[in-house]
Amino acid sequence: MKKNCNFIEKLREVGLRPTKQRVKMCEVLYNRVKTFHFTINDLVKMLSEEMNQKISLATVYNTVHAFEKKGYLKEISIDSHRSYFDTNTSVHHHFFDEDTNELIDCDESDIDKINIRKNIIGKKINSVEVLVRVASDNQNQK
Amino acid sequence: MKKNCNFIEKLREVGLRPTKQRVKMCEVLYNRVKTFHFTINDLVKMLSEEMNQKISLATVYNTVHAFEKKGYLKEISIDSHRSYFDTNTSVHHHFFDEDTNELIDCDESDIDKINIRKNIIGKKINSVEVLVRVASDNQNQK
DNA sequence: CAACAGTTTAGAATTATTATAATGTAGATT
DNA sequence: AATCTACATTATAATAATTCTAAACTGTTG
Repeated sequence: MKKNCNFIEKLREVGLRPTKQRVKMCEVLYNRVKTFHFTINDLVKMLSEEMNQKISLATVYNTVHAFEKKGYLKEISIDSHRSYFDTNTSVHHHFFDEDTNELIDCDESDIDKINIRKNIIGKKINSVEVLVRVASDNQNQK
Repeated sequence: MKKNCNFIEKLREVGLRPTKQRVKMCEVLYNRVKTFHFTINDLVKMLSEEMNQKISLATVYNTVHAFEKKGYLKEISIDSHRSYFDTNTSVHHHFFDEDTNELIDCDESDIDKINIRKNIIGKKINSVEVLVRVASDNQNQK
């Protein structure tokens, strides 16, 4: 359970100071078996539950953005009201359950390789990501 | 140029009253050869330039959302800061140019059919959309 | 362990969006 | 065409989300 040394090193590696807030956030986000998705709101709740002292909202924003910039987190935007962060930072696809607002990772095998025929001159492709929106079968449409 | 009658009818068809603001918005959005993408901000600017009288911000929001709900517009969310509306409401794919913040529609032929292998029990697929992020070839990465 | 640079913090400021309540207007009714 | 009614528009206020600020604090370096 004391993998904090790893986090301290990891943070150093990307040039972020291992302050106690950042280490705590690493624990909350990465000390788990599976990667997962969260909103800023979710994270604030999780942190304030797990910590004895309170953490400032500004710090959560700053730290999440620092993590994102350094490639520790990836933003997945569903619509203007729903923006998630993903601890799985690889390029990968998602299902979005419109009933439960749940974002679900796809494995490599879930979606065949996407073949892009179009080529925009002078531009290179940075990423190709698919969002599959699903909803309950009975209560038709959204 | 006087296709307004069409707009009035179209609005009536989906149960929206053809008020002058709505008709004006239809003109600005749909009186063009190609479909296009815009933010609320873009639209407010376009409208205030094209109209003699000013239009309330609240009206723009209400009307855009009314159009979206009725299937006249489609929202495309790039990240938490960039949300576009698309006058092309069919399910289709996009390129996003990270240099210019420009959203570009894909034709059917640009991307091969996506094959989804995963099946979520009790859920049906509502849409499958691909976002291809591109950026300048020389100035590497973002 | 002193000094510095980067970090956290609370609260203020900013921005984007939505709600409110008064006024206006489209479309139906006469 | 005058009137009526329900829905729209408007300016403004309210709310929500995010960022800024400046002071206090804390890792890190030497």
